[in-house]
Amino acid sequence: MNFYRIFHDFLLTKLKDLSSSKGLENVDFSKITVEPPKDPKHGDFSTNAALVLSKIFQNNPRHIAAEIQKIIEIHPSIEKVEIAGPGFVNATLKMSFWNDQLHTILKEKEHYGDSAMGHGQKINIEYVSVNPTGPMHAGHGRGAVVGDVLANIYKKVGYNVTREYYINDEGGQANILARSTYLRYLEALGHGPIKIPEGLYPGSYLISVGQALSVKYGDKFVGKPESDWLSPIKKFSVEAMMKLIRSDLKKIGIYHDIFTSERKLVDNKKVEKAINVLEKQGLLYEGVLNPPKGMIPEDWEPRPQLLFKSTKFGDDIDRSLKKSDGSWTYFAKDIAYHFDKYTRFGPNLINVWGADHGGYVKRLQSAVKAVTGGKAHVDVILCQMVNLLDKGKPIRMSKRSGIFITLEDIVKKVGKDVVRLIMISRKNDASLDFDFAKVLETSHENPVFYIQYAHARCYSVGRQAQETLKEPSIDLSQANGTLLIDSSEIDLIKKLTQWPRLVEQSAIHEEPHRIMYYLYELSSIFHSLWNKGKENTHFRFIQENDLPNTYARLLLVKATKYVLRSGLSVCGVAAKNEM
RNA sequence: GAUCCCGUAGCUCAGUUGGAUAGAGCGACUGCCUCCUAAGCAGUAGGCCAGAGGUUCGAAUCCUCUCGGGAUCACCA
Repeated sequence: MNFYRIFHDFLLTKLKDLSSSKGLENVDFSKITVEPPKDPKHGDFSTNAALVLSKIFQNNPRHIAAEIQKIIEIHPSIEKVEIAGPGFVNATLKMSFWNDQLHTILKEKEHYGDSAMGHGQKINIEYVSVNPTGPMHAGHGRGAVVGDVLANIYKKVGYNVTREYYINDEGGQANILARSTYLRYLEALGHGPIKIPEGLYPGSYLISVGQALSVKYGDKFVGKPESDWLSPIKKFSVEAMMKLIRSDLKKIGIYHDIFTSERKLVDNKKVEKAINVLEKQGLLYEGVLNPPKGMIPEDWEPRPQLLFKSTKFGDDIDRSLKKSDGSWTYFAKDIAYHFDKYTRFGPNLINVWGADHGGYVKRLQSAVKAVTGGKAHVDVILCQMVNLLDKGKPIRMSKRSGIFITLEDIVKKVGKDVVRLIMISRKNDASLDFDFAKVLETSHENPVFYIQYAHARCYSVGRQAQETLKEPSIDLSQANGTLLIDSSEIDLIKKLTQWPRLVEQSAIHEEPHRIMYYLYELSSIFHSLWNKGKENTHFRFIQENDLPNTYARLLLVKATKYVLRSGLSVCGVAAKNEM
């Protein structure tokens, strides 16, 4: 449990009692926080209660702070309480409290940091959703990992998470795929050599699909009009591509709960259903859009079309729902898809997209607002580009030159763990450099190595202790953590106990990168402590002639190991016992 | 022309939904292995938080504008 909540709840209970005893009801305590102070020297937690209440009561904050100080001092875990600055109340906790926390970690193991914050609410996270037209590349990989880690985080803080993939198997791109595969099919039957024209997919990964088609259908479709073969070949090709993508995903440890087909959505008339909901609200009309200022597309032609009044819900212009050929636009189908997700999962929807879809966010959010009567909100997490580098030099990729690095190539080269951790090593809205040379370095410049090394060292201490103490399994349940009095040990304890709060914050802000930074910092504190034992034997974890201290330190090391494991498992990265 | 994102040490980046003296790593310089993995650690130096206004007890953080970099811009997905 996030320990700040213990004191937050305690403070609020006391404040409510106090205010009702003075005949004050409905006082707004919602702005009161109990948080770590920015500078740890100021104490273990800090509350702004006096500053918040001084506004409400029009009273001197220092005066109120003195009252708060009295309240907090009552709590048995409190060492001391001080008033600072404009009216912050800072508290320091007793060593016995930290000892209890260490034993909590020991009991909860990798589950330390689990939380009930989500109250089992349903939440749907849609990520990857790559067009089934080819293998995944680095950028897709980033969205995939960010979505997956985010899902892990939500699960850890008590949400009922569904991981979903939306298959774009009905639309122009799927048709292009089918036409491309058709040519490979002809090629497989000896009608070659085939030149893939501009606009179709030239990738060699379609050759085997063409061969499979030739085996399945023989020459049935040779020389036949497109209307004969488009549908079956499209279905076959999409399935083949999805198999390819699933295999890519498997290689980085990603498994979705649900794959939703766009085609089925259309076949089941869900688009009409969703559009009707908008129609009934009078949000549709026939109109002509103006071309964007400053850049008029070459083939622009003003045409009357079915439009949705998305401007009413915050969008910049109204949006088209039907193409010139009368079929639904991607947007129309997407409205149906999100309406469908809402009916299946309720209001908590998250999409993880590439930043190149940024211009699409407003229209989707306005549509979701409209079609669910304002009940649902879709959070869109945009991931910026991934720049592939080698020793600092960009790797130029172009389909024409044939240099095209797939996600599979990357995983083959550096491994799943490296891919996963590096992909969350930046905020999603900043672009990310992925340098093959750097991510394989075995130095503290490489967070993957550095964090796993810390875990390996924890494991190594445990192994060493068993040998030295000649105890095959060491029972730490009676270990006395209050013996850990050195500042470097205490720093580590305090970092460990930050973990539950950090997971919650990562969920609230939807920022997986915080997990990685935390693990890096935790590792750094541990490495530092380790090295202290190198410089001064007094600080070594195992002291043969001082068992109580040894047990206390083993408790600390084991707790560190569990928190590292807990964090790495959220990231989907293996915790190594040896490097 | 419009929308969205970014701008923090020489370089790459953190900065806890507005808090106290802005932090890491790299690079540079100085140290630490007879000792649980030196694949590590300790220390020194380095800042007008792009700029200008505003909001308030208080701003790197929120608002407006300007400058610089990126992405996107009817019917594609």
